[in-house]
Amino acid sequence: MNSPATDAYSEGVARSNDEVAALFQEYADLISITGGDAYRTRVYEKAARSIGGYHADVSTLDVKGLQDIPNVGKSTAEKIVEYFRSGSVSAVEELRSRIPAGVRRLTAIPMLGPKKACVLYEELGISSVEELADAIHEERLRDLKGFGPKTEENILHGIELLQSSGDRVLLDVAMDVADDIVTELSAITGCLRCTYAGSLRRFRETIGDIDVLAAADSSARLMRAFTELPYVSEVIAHGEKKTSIRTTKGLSVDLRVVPPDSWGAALQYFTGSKAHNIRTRERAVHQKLKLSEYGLFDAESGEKIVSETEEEVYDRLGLPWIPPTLREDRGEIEAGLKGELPDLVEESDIKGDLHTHTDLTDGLAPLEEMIEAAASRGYAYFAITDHGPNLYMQRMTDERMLAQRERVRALDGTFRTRGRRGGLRLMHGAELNIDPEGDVDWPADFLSGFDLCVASVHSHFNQGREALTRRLVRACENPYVNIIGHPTTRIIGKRPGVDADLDAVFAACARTGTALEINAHPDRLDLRDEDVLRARRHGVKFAVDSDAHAALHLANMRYGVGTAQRGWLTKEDVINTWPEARLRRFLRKEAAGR
DNA sequence: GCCGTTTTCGGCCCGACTGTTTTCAGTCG
Repeated sequence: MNSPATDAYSEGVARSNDEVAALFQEYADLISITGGDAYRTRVYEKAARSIGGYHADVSTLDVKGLQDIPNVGKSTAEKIVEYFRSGSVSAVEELRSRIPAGVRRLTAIPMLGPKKACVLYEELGISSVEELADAIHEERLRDLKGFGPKTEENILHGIELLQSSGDRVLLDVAMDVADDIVTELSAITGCLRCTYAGSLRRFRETIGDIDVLAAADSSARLMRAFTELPYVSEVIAHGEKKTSIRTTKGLSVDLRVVPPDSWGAALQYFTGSKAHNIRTRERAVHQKLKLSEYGLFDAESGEKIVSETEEEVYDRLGLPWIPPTLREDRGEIEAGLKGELPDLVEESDIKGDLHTHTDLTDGLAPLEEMIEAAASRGYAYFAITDHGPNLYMQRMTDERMLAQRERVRALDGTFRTRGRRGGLRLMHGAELNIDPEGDVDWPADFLSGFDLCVASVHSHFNQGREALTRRLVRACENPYVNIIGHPTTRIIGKRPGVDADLDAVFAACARTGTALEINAHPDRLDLRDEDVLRARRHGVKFAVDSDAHAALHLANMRYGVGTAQRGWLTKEDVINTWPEARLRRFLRKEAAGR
C-alpha cells in the first residue's frame, strides 16, 4: 500500500516526537503514582500529546522553539533539550529509581489507576501484574482499604484482558519499527530487495514479532547492519540465514536473508498466515509439487520450477496472486480458484476523511492546520467533526459550533482550487454522542445544518445487550446520522467491545442508509476485520476514517484501509472513495424518508 | 507546570459511575 503523505506530515518526523511524548507520559504517570501535584501530571500529559502531534521534529528545536508547542513551557522545553543532549532526563530518572516499571504497568489494567497501584506497591510490595494476580488468589488484598471483592474480580478480569493481547504490540508501533529497519537495510550495499512480511504485511491488528525479509547474494553485511541498529537491546540469535534481535522496547525482530532467485517463494512463505500456507502447500502436493521458502519444486525430481516472484508461485498453483491482507484461509483460495477475488480498496482510492477533530474540542491542531494537512494528502473532500455538547468535558455550545461552521465555509472557498486535482471541498459535521436511549445531542433543526454527522457511543458501555442494540439501531434510524463511529467502542488490549447484537445493527444500517465506520486509529480498528466481513453480507456501506486528533494522525488511514481489505471490501463498499456528488447523495439518506 | 478577551497570580474540562463506603475516593471519557 502506498502512502500519499510526502511532506512534513509523513512518517519519520514522528519518531523523536513519539519518543519524547512517551517519556513525558511516563513522567506524568510516575508523578501521579507518587502522589505528586495532579496539575503537574495533567500538564505533562498535555505536553506529551502536543509533542506527539507537533509537525516539527523536536530534536531539531531549541528551548525557545520548543516553547511554541502548546503546553510546553520553559521547564518542559529544558527537559527535552536535556534528553537529546544526554539521552535521559534527570527528573524522570529520579522517579524511575523510586518506582519499579512494573508498578506503572499495573495501571494498564482497566479500573486500576495510579492511586490503587501506589497502595499495592507501598502496602504489599507488589510491582508486577503477575505478583498482583498471585496476591489476589492468596486473598492478600482483603485487608487493604478501598479494595473489596468486586474490585478483586474486576482486576482479575482486567488482567485477563491485558494478557489476551499478550506481548503483542499495536500495528502502528510495529509498522514504525519495520519501516525504519527496511529503510536502513535497503541502503546497505548488496541488498537487492527488502520488505517486511508476516502478520505486519497482512495488517493484523496486533503484531507478535516483526519479520523482515531481504534478498542478497551474501548476507554478512546485512546481518551486521541489522545487529548494529541503535535500538537493538539484545541479539537473540545470529546466523547466516536468520538473525533475531530484541529492540529496546522489547519487540523481537527476525531478519531473513534469501538468495535473490528465491525472493518470491520466501516472501510468500514468510507472509503467511500459517493456515493460508498450509492450504497452498496442500495444493502443491496435489499437483505433485513441493512448496517451501526456497521455491516451488517438482516433488519427484526435486527440480525447481519457480521462485522469483509471488505471482509465479501462485500462478503455477493455479491461483491468481492473492493480496496479503486476504491470506487468512477465510475463503481466499476458493475465491481465487473461481476468479472471484475482490478488487480490494487501496489507500490511493480514498478521496477524503469523514471523521476528524480540531482544537475546538479535544484535537490538538487548529482548523486551518488540519485542512492544510488534508490538502497535502491530495484529498478531494474533508469533513471536520468535532464533539457535540453531550460529551461534557468538551464544552461544546451551539455558538461555538456555528462559529466553526462559518470558518469552514469561508475556508472552503479558498481551498476549492487547491489540492491534487479539482481542489479540496470542506464539509462541516459533528461527532454526536448516542445517549443511553439512542438519542443524540441536538434536535433535528440544528442537525439539519450539518453536511454530515458521525454518531458514537461514549458512555454507558454496560447497558446490557438488548438496550445497547436498541440504542444503536435508534441512532441509525435518525435521519441525520450518517456514520456510526467506532461501532463497538473497543480499545485493543484494554476494553472489550460493547455487547450488542451486531447483526441487528448491521441490518439497521443497510436498511436506513447509515454507514459503519472503520476507525483507523491503531488503538481501535473498529469495526474489526471479522465484523466487517459480517456487515458486508448485510449490504452495509462503510466509511474508513482516521478520527484524527492531530494532523499527523491523518496518516493512520493506512491501518483503516488495511482493516477494510481484511474485511474484503472494494471501492464500491467504501463511501469515502466515491466522487463527491455520489457521497453527498448518500449523506441525504433518502431511504430514511428525510 | 502552563497559561492569559479574568495576563505575572490563581486558576486549571466536568460529570457519571462504581465500589467502597456512612459521605466519598478513584477511575474514566
